Amino acid sequence: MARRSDHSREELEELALRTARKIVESEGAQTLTARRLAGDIGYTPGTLYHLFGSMDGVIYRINAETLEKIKEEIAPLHKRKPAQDIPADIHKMAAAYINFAHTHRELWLLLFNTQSAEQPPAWYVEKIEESFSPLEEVMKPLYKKESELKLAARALWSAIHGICYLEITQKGPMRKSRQNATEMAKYLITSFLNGQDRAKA
Amino acid sequence: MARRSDHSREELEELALRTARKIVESEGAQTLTARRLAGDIGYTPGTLYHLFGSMDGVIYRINAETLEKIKEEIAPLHKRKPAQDIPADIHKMAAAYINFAHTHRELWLLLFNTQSAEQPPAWYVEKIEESFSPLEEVMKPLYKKESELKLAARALWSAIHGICYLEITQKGPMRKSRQNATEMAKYLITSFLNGQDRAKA
DNA sequence: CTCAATAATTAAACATTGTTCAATTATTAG
DNA sequence: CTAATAATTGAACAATGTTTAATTATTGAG
Repeated sequence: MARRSDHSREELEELALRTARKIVESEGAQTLTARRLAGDIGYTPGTLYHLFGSMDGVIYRINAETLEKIKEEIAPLHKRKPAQDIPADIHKMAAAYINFAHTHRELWLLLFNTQSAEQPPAWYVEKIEESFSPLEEVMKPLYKKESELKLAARALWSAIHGICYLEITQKGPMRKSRQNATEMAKYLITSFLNGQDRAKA
Repeated sequence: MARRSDHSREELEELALRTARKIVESEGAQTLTARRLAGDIGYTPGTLYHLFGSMDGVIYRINAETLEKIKEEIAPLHKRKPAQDIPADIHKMAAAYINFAHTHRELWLLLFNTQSAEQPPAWYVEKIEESFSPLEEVMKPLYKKESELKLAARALWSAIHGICYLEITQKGPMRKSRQNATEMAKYLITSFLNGQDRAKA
């Protein structure tokens, strides 16, 4: 029997999540099972249920970390100085997002390509909202009305995400290299921003 | 024992697929299991494996039908006469797509929100490609180069899909009514097309 | 018509899965 | 030291997709 004094509850949770992330990264989401994860940390499935309530609970925690990582990669691409090249920043963010999806393919798939029986907990929905904020921040100077900013930022980000998703899952009509998603995003963003300017002029 | 002479192989496949579709539509993808489907058509799981090879095989067949339906709803929205209002047609198509996703929610989720162990068969990949063709058709007059047409059409369609996907799965930052996805798509398309015109001028 | 060959269908079994829970073991408090 | 408490386990459940040998139905040849 694993001794409780080996780790505090927090340490044990961290150990479990770290190990779970490793399993997903190296062997894909399918291999993340209760018995496998429990075995890898030297405990039994019951302990995971004690800590996380369910396997979906584990997955939501991993996904929250992934959302955090994505945000961390994207947020710093916007230098706060005024008079910046906003389109350039947006292009950078989109490229970074697509790049993240490719370099952390399995984690990204766990985030967007799995279905859970449980409703997402409130703190998780919050995390999702936050992950969209960097783009909104960058685009802020382009809009007078808060409502239009929100609409524009979310539409654009969803669009970039859609391009990325269909490429990675192969559920869309693009079977070639990663060049395509980045290229498509670039094209979309350029046209979109052009159109925005024009509507304002 | 179900008697083979009750249906020809084709009839039996059709019966199975029709029943499977009904199960998904009314109770969601989770309830489409081998035993359930077999029971509903008066056979046993083994027969399904005889017909479709695997449960993924069944799902690919249903999804192919769904892709067909989507195409049928979208394709006729483009009247072939010249001097048409192309942007209007694109808006109609996007709205129809999002509407389909809502009115056939479960089938649409089966198509885009499930993960299969098997690689999609060639005929299925073909179906995916085809489903994108109507938009490409409409946008054709806007581009001289075939390559740019393909890039633009796929980027735009993926974008619309992304907006739709994040709304329906609630994996993006939109928790309100269906109005949002349609509204976002409208906004995106308008800006995108504006930007395209401008780049050409 | 008979009966062997063939094809479809079934029943039962397997290996996995997530999950629950009473029993067991370790830790803490008094 | 002992009683209360908390963590951990092991075993069990129900359900899943899938395989396969045995069974049943159909067909075709003599």
